[in-house]
Amino acid sequence: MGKLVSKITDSEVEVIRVLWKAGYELPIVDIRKTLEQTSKWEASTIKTLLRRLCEKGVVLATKKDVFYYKPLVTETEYNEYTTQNLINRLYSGSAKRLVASLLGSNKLDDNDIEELRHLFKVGDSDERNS
Amino acid sequence: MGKLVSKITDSEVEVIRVLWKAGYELPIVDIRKTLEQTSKWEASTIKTLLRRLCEKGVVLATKKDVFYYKPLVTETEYNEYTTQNLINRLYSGSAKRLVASLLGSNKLDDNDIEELRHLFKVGDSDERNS
DNA sequence: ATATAAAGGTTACGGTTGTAAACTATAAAT
DNA sequence: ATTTATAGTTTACAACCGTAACCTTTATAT
Repeated sequence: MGKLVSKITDSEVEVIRVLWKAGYELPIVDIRKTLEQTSKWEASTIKTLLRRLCEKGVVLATKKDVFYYKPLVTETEYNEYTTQNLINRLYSGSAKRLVASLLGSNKLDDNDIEELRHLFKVGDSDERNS
Repeated sequence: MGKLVSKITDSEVEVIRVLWKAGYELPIVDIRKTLEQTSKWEASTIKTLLRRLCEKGVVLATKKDVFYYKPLVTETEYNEYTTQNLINRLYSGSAKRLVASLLGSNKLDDNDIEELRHLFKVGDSDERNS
């Protein structure tokens, strides 16, 4: 994946997101139906975006009577890649700094913090010493 | 700020970053000297990027013998805005989810977690009860 | 005085992105 | 049979981005 993921544009993400949500490959008609509830795109626009996603190697079109489209990158992969990218660009590659910044700007309220504290314990190999 | 911040492109950020680091307004010669150590841009490229930053309203050029360039958006504002943007797009607007995801993908090691735990206590109005 | 360099302004140019029309082939509906 | 709708393919086109040249004016060095 690597570089490729980063090149998915905003419009393209909206399209591949439909595929991610579905969880299985979809024909264009389903993609259209889903998108027409959240966007005002013409059918041709959706077709263009799907084509570009395929060209970028992040979606695969398989012909069976009609084409079925399947993502080759998972939503998690995309999210983690994009997030890491932000961390590198804005926080010198340090996820810790990002979290510290979220605290500093009050993006995490007391409830969030309480819940995260628990999460911090769960994954911590050192938990029995605390 | 708002929308404007989001429109700063990658190349433009490299330029405004010089201004942020300096902490005071700079003439183009200083910007050039700084950038020529980290980029291979021609002087004209830097001029174009500065012009676009001014057009976007995030940098102000003040004439005094020669132009001095000053950022109208702070680095922190830019970082927070960009981060919030990512949180909205990928984590349904929940900073907590972002942090949880960082934990899940092991972007935070034991040391990070230990330090963050302390930070979590400091800002917590509930600290005396723990 | 003259060449050199830099500042400021204008223009350029290929690539990407957002958005879509146009055309062709085919299937479905009347 | 003819209209209608959809899939698939090709082409378009303006805005934006990365990168830069070119031109004019002015200051500096020789």
